Amino acid sequence: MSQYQAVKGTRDIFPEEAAQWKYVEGIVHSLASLYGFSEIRTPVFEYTELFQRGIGATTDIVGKEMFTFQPDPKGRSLTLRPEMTAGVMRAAIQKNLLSLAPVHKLYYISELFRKERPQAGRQRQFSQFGAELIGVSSPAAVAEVMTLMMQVFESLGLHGLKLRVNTLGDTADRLRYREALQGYFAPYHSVLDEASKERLEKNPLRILDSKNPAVQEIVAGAPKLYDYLHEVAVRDFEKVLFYLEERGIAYEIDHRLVRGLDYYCYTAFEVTSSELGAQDAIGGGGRYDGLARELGSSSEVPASGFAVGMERLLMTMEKQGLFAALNPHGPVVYVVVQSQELADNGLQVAYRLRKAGIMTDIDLAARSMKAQMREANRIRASYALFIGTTEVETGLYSLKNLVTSEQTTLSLEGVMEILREPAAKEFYKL
RNA sequence: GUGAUUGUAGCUCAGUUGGUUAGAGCGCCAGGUUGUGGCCCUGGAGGCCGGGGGUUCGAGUCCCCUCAUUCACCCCA
Repeated sequence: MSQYQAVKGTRDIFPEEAAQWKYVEGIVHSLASLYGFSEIRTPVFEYTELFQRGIGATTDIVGKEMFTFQPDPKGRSLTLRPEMTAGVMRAAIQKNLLSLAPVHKLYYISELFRKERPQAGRQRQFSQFGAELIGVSSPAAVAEVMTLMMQVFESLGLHGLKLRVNTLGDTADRLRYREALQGYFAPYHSVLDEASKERLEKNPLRILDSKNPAVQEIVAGAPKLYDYLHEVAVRDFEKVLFYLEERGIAYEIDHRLVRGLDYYCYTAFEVTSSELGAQDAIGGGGRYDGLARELGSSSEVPASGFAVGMERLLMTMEKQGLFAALNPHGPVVYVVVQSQELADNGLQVAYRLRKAGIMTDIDLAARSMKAQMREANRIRASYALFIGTTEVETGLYSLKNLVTSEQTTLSLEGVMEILREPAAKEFYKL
């Protein structure tokens, strides 16, 4: 038991797992650009007000999950970003991106921080990849970000994911619905749990996805948001569904789907994985036309986007055995010295091989020859190159193929020629 | 923030109603093979039994506190 442990809710990613991350990130980068999105990187912390305004002061994220600190007694309060959208929108407004072009398509893979109690699929530092389509607001735009997200899942080989969609209408729709909801729940006030009562006042829509069975029973008879939508919102939603169907993307309409961040309007969606346990949301998003205004933009900046939890994505992939084919490859050749007197000769040879572009490794711990061979085996080197007194004297080296156990003697130039051959490199990708 | 769970070797875990020098498998190191890996055999290193206090002749084992872990609530990706 070491004295220092990783901070609660954080963890280390070691090489084997890092390879999985690199693989997934690679797919994200290539599909995002396939869809015309460019990468954006924003600061890890922002002024606290940004999140209070952007996400909503009554949300749990802002109310009790932020890592907030004061840089100095006079400084403004700062917060480690708990999500990306507010920061990306802030950057877009600050740079006045929309004056350069009417539409901007941005994506990111970033670390986020939320002060929650850790559990399966939930850490205090976690990462998301996501995309934001800024400048247009249309069913086609929402459908585009949804399609990108679903194609990432598909390309990674994920199966059994469930996409649920809903529409939240516009602000006026929600205001009318909100009143109707409060009216409906008023008689049940004494039956509701504390959390639900609080929601009813601050953010009545959230009561819809309460997990409390007693509350759900009452919710079943509640008025439907869908019935309070104006016609434009209904049309909008139907068009989004049309695009999904046209692209063969399976979905489920869930009128009780309410997202936890205040800035969503019209289409909202969420993807869940049955492999994940309690924290089963792997991704989600929607349209957020009102966010820019909330952040002080002088003009309307309609937008939509999504975010996917990287850890949850990786977890699901692991459960579905999607990393089985991912074979981290070792060096092509491992240089083995007969005795430590020849260590420097070995290092020189290794250097020359590396300069020649051949993946090479060598023991640095003055270990026995047997240990060196074991190491070569452990890291899956395909060849071992022996350096002994004979080799140093004659300049001819013994190269052993560790798979076939064949061994040949040749000059260093000859060795390089063999190791540079595609066949030698290909071996690793098996 | 609330509830439950688990802390014993680098890792995964045994450890009986409290009883003397705390074990296994894997991994690591060395030897068997004085210039050759994987398999096998032999040996070795490695433990404040999470930390503190208490009960007892005696605590890894019982009690209290504390720290950490994990899962769930909550919330969300």
